Amino acid sequence: MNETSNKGESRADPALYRRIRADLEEAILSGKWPPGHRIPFEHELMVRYDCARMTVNRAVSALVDSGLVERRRRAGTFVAQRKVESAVLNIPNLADEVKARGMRYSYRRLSLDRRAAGAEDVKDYGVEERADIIEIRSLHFADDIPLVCELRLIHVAAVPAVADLTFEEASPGSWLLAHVPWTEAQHRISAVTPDRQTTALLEIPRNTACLCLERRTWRNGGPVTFARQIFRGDMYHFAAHFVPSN
Amino acid sequence: MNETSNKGESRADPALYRRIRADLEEAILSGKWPPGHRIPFEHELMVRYDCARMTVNRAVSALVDSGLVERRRRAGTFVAQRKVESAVLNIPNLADEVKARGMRYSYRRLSLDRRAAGAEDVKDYGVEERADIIEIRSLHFADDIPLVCELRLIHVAAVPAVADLTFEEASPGSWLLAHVPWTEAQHRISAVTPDRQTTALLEIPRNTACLCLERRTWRNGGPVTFARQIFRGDMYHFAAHFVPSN
DNA sequence: CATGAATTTATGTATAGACATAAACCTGAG
DNA sequence: CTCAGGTTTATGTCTATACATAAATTCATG
Repeated sequence: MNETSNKGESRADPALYRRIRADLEEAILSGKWPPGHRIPFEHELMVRYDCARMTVNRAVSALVDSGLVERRRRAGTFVAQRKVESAVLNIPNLADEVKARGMRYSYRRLSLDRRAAGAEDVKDYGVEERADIIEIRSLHFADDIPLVCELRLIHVAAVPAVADLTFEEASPGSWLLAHVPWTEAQHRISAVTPDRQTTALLEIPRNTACLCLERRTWRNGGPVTFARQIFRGDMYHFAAHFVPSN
Repeated sequence: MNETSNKGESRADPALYRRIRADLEEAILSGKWPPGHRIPFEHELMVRYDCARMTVNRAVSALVDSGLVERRRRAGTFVAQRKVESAVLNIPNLADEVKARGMRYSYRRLSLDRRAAGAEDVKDYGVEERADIIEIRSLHFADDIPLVCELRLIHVAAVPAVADLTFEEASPGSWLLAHVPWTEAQHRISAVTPDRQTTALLEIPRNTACLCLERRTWRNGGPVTFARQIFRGDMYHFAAHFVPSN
């Protein structure tokens, strides 16, 4: 009756539940089954694929987890409405990013300060009042062209080891990535016209629009670090790729 | 031996496999089990939760799907290494976004053109040479303040129904979202200084840095639409949230 | 005819058992 | 010591069965 039948075959190469899932996914993403459409009952899929309900259920449950379908008891399973579009954005590890483009990466620390967080830090960067913090300003280069100007705050309490580091060779970002896991992160991307000092550092004309990436990370509820990176406007963009569901 | 035991209880309120999954997730995200750590064997979890292997397997399989752990036969299940930081970015559905902030959303179509794609369209927007396209320019408002200036190209071949629409009431974005599923999308976020015409439409000073979101979508390999949205710089940013895995 | 109770049905969860398979481990021949 | 080949083990998949539960439908009753 249909080409997807598994009847009589010894056993499919890929796991059957994967094939069922893929078939359903295909029908949905191709538009054959639009949002709101009721997909076949588990009972019907059992017959079509000649397998047990648990196998069908596993396939459909995976689609539920990925947000492609919704199920209502006694009513059936329905293709989910498209939600707000979601995309996966890769927040760059600068050194890798630059090298991947065949350029030479380098880094220069401008300053390092250890102090207690003041009211301004709380307001501007969301750190905690009076927290013991280290502030690092630095530049990242691609082929010796300044690409990113970075301000970094690190909570010493969250990462005691930073107290002994000068960050003259390794950037705070790469050191933290290798040494401090985070469990939560928030990113904010905006467009800014950098101040005079920043335009000078990046060697760009004043009034050049630049991307600004602010990142806060937490570990087990406690703040770890704040970073503000200003990307040289004419050399950078962020790219995001599709997410079919959710 | 531990507080998570399910022994002797009539039946847990939330599904047991969800609780197992949540427990494992907690241990991983809290840092208790760092990347590379071997989590308990299914056999051990069966004992701990006093359940069948299928139940444990279902929980762990879900973690595999989400990328939090990796499994190796005969060796066990291991917490996955953190990859390059990935974040989930919500590409806004403008109307919803504006309403969610308690503002009134409105929309105005500026122009609509149907023509064959020229060399310039190919270069600037990546559409196909000589393709039959519709070009729409429009503005989106929040409380009557112009928020976004949009340029939209639609391949008529991919969406024949657009030939009959004027887009005077509904924006191309919302109409497409409701009527045309896409299977692939690419987003590009950059910072721009808009041209004179755009600054006039958005009622902002010249030299204001603005976010520019360019989006291309495909359906089964064929291009569907291109959009370039310029966001009023002082009123908008993109926010992205953490992804523990991937 | 309205309304609440009983019934039906599709999904939700769990189980014990079975066999497959990749990879780690062990062992014996050379 | 090395390497081929056998063994063990943890995961990978599937099944048949069971009972729970939410919600749509039907039905009885005032």
